[in-house]
Amino acid sequence: MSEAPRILVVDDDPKIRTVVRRGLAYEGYRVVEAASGEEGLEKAREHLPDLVVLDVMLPGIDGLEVTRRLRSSGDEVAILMLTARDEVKDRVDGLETGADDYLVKPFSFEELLARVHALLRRRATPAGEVLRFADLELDVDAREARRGDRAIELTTTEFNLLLLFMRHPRKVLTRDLIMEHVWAYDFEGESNVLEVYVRYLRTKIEGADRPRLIHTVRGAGYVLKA
Amino acid sequence: MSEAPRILVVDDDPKIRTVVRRGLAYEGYRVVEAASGEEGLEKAREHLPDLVVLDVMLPGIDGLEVTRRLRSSGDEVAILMLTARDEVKDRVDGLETGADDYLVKPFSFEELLARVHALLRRRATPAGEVLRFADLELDVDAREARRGDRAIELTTTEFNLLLLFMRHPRKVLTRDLIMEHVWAYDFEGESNVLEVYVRYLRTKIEGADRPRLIHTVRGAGYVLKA
DNA sequence: CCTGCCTCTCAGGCTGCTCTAAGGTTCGAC
DNA sequence: GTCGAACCTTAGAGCAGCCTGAGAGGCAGG
Repeated sequence: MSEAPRILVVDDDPKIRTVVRRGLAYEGYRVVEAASGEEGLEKAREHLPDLVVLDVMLPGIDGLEVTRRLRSSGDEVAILMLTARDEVKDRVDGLETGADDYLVKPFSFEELLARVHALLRRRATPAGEVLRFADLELDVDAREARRGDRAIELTTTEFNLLLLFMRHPRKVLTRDLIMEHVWAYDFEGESNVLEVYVRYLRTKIEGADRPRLIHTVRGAGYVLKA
Repeated sequence: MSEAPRILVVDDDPKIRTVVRRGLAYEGYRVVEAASGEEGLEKAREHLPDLVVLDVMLPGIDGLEVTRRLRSSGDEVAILMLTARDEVKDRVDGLETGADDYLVKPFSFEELLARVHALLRRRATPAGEVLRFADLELDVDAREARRGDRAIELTTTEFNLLLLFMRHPRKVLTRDLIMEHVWAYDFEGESNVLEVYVRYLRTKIEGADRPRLIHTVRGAGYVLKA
């Protein structure tokens, strides 16, 4: 992603949320908070974070269930699980359920930071990554797309936009979310730059004959699907 | 390479990593560590090491798979595999998968060092090594390029730059990465020396008629491709 | 000291990428 | 059907990023 990584912190303890948020924000990350499993899932959908710091013990939907639901919807976000001391079972369950790492409470902020760094580095761009969807490929190393056997050159912005779609196929991405991720805009003003770039991408990857891949969802956003 | 060789150490045992890192650093190598297969691939991509010291047994993606992925993406980095005692099968698999040498644990640091030296020497100037891409050849011994049947003389900097491109064809190399490898700059300041040398290379290897090989990727870097 | 070569700097030029703007088209509600 | 909102399309201005040519400085060999 073009900007600072986004981290979602899910914990029902406001004290922990505050400490973690402040610390991570100070390190330059963009942080979103949630106090419950439900809220966590919602915020994850809304912001597409790069990493989720997730407490196991939560009222309602617990951390394990959140992990399960994220994974079952195809989300490959990095997950760092927080478990209470000696809850070995949680730890094991967590990793089996799909968490990427765990941290035992109580922890120092430095410990958390070290793991966050490690996970983000690992997740960022797995080496030699080639993303595929239908007959469309995106070679991250070469910054080049391919459809069938036709190579397609992309500009930086086109590449970033397609990368976002390819990382979240079959998911409707709202305009706001896309703007935030690709353009890092917060802004209020109007601009149709997104529509323009969707068109650029479409003309490049959807040759005259090929079926449409980037579909418009009126009133919502766009979605990559067959 | 113009500077001290870069070595990537991939092992999940922190003790081994520390011993190997310290020892190799003391010998003047630049060392990068990784604790898992995923991290290893990521670091390899980020730093383009000259040699990888790679444990077979790793959580997640194991050493054999790491080797396979490196090789399949065209990476010709030297690979020294570490295998547990008597895991003869690993050894065989390792060499078949593309490793260049192996070392059985437990080993003394001197044994490791000897093999590292041997591999790097072999890599540095394998007798008559000639790199090829499209109709371009780079004779490492003679420090000379050829395109078609026309011989091309290169200065040291030109050679180092072209060598980097030839070792990583079809990969977009960022300006920062190139600067680090060819000029060993850390620096913040501006300089267009890279652009100047890309131009020198282009005028030498891309005669009037021949198609372009070193392509500019605006906002990203350069890439060697047909 | 002079000469030739290599490296790097500088300034100005140019390309093509990004974004805006304005008009056109489609969609869905009624 | 009618109308407004949402989205599409096209063209082009502006400018960051890259290219180019000239030359200064340094170093090695004669």
